[in-house]
Amino acid sequence: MEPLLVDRLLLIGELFQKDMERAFAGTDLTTARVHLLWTVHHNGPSTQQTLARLCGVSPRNITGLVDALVGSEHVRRTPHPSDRRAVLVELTESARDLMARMQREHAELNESLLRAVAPGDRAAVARGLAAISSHLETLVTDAAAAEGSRDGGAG
Amino acid sequence: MEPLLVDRLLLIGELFQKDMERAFAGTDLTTARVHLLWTVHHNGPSTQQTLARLCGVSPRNITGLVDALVGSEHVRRTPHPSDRRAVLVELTESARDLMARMQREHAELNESLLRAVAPGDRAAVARGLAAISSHLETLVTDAAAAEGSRDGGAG
DNA sequence: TATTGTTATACTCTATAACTATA
DNA sequence: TATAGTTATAGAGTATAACAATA
Repeated sequence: MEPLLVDRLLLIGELFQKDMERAFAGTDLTTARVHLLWTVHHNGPSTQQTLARLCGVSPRNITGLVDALVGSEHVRRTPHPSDRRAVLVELTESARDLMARMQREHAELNESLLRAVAPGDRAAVARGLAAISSHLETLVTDAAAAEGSRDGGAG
Repeated sequence: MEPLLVDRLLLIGELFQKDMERAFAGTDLTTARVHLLWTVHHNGPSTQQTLARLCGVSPRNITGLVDALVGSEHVRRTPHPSDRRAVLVELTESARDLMARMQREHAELNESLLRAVAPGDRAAVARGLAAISSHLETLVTDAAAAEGSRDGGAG
């Protein structure tokens, strides 16, 4: 029997995760730390509060991740120019190189996956995944809102 | 600009993950524990060694997960009929109900995602995802093998 | 009074290594 | 000698709450 669509997608997610872990095994980097680096790479020097929002984790957690990345010389904390409470987290030169390389490999992976799909199916796959992710986003948002209203009051 | 295919897939993976966490927030269950329950649900009563292999984690880790699931009355440890060193981990009645419900919801989610895709695109999406997951599996396996040979010797 | 980041504390997932009981 | 599971130990990710410095 054909696997369900949803099982294919779950498997693909696991494979991405596994590949990421393998790629950084034996280094100071972990999935969470790379996620933070990637976020700084795409948003430029940011305060830890901003990074907490962008990464979807607590500010306290960002402190720990940044501590580790300072230790491994992937980021620096620099003073915020106008707010003495805050710091800006920025990539070091070597981390900038690393992120540039990662972005290149990311694009290559995309090409490689695209080539694996039959040419005649590519447009449909792109449309289908767009529809699926947008539908999923709605489902997750609605479920969260339903829980919120149950917690908050007028259920 | 259109997001890359690979970014769509990563987003979908994150949404699944987030939905899972939300669904079990406020209960004793976590992603790792549900994964174990799901594995027992699909493989029947199993030894911890078997579960370690199926879940891809260390036997020690299974001990901890099973401890927690015994505490929350989702599983029982029962003696292995022929090997006194081993135990069989089996679901309690309530966990069986829970897994049956999860399986139903899983199928419903699949239907719902399928309905989100234009009817004319569905076959192409199914083919495309099959191709992508199989291609990814090859990539991950090859990368792991390359690392293995680097570690092991005749690179 | 609100915000930024940190210290304090705690829980979960994960791993390896040493050990016990059994095979 | 090998295998199943546990104890011991450790590190990483995560969270909340209390606190300092600053806004």
